[in-house]
Amino acid sequence: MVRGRKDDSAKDEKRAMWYLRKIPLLEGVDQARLQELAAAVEIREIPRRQVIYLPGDPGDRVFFINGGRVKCSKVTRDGKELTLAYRGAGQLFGELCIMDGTPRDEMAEAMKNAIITEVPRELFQELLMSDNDLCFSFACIVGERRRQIETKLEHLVFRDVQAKLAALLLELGAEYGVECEDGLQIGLKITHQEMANLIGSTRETISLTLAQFKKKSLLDLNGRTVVLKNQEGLGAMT
Amino acid sequence: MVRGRKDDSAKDEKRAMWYLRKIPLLEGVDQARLQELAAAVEIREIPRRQVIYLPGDPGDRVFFINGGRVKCSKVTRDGKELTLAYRGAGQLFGELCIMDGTPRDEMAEAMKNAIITEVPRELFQELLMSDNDLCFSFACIVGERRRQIETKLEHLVFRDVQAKLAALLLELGAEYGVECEDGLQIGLKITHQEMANLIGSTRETISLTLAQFKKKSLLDLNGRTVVLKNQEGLGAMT
DNA sequence: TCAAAGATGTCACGCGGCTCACAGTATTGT
DNA sequence: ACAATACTGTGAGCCGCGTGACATCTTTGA
Repeated sequence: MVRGRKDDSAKDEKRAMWYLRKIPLLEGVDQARLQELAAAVEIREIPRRQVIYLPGDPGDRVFFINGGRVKCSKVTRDGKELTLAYRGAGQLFGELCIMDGTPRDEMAEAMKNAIITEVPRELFQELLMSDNDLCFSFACIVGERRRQIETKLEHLVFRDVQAKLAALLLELGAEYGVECEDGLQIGLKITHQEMANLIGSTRETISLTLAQFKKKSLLDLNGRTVVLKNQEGLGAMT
Repeated sequence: MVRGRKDDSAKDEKRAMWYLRKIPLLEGVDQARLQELAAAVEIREIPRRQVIYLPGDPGDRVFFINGGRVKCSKVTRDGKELTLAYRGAGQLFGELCIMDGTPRDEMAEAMKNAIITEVPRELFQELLMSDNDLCFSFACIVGERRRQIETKLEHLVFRDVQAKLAALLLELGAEYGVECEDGLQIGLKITHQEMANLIGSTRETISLTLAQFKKKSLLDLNGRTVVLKNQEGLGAMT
């Protein structure tokens, strides 16, 4: 038994090391420190749709994504959802607990099967305090995300649904788009409901607005995938 | 002439030192480094209502507030405004330029006569890179503000005007409130338009909603100041 | 393979709150 | 002290979009 556990943890540590090395943020970190980290982290595989944490859960760790995609969103009691961001491989999430370890105030959920590395908050904090470059990079990530949220806030308040959806489609195109003969195809399985959550609207309105866009030849709806045909036109609505 | 300028800059440096020492964030910073900073900063007095920077302005410095109050907000071409936050004495603003020095995407404006210390971006960045504790504190401030923005975003999307205004009043009460016989008086000169900008609504709707609150005895409007009479009641609307 | 669950299309209805408009009141600067 | 400027109160009208309600159509998993 003891042998077994030792072997496992040694193996896990090696695997953890492998994963941590692939996180851009941790690139410059000292090998010895990374080793320490690897010994303390937990690796988890999260199936699609599974919740990773909910509002109120303890903010006692930060997460790195080794594979898959994670959605961070605000949720209300009655099931309404506002998506803050998607996070992909190499990125981190749940990082705001670093400041004080207060409970989560958002939800994190796997969008597809995901592999994540959980780092205890205190350990990550120590790491930040011991590596000035890392700490600065961390601050930059937090700041960059804040800027994105501020932009989102502006859009939500000032723009109508058409403008918000057009902007979203262009964003998704830039992030997940693949060129094809008719234009830029959004290579991301995304439902109307998800789009609605991203721009603070409703499923029905998204259906309608997408149909309007199609009528104006701004895009095509081949079954369940969106192809942007006229990005200038969409940009003009923004 | 030269004597004059020398004297001035020596005096300014001393004044800058005096001001910088009063900034909580800089408390733990090494004296020598602070001295360096003091030599390079610029102190400015900004009259009420004057704009400090606009979207598109270079993001080449960060600002510390030594006195007065500064409003940071998103603005549109046609004059609509969404206030992100008020910043007071001892706080910093314009700090997101640290990451990359890209142009501002918000407006900063003095709400009352203000004294601010301007620190060149590069210098502040060097300071952060040379002081790990400071860098961590800085990250925490950026993160804390991000959390506030995320909460604001949630409110803007999910809540109606009544709920948002009630929440705002409680917030203002907590921040600027002074106890008086009838309840908690908001000790901050604020117009209906400003409230509207804070919660993404309009002046007219604020007038109306405040009147409704008054009718329900949730608050009193003594001329131009708001007194919260029933904070539980207001909290219940949130 | 087939039922159950999930996603989309569409439409009628209603309402919260924004717009516009104007009158009255308070502040401010000189 | 008194214009000039800024702020508040109120109401009518309108409209974007959320709500609710179904009828397909697609995907999924046992």
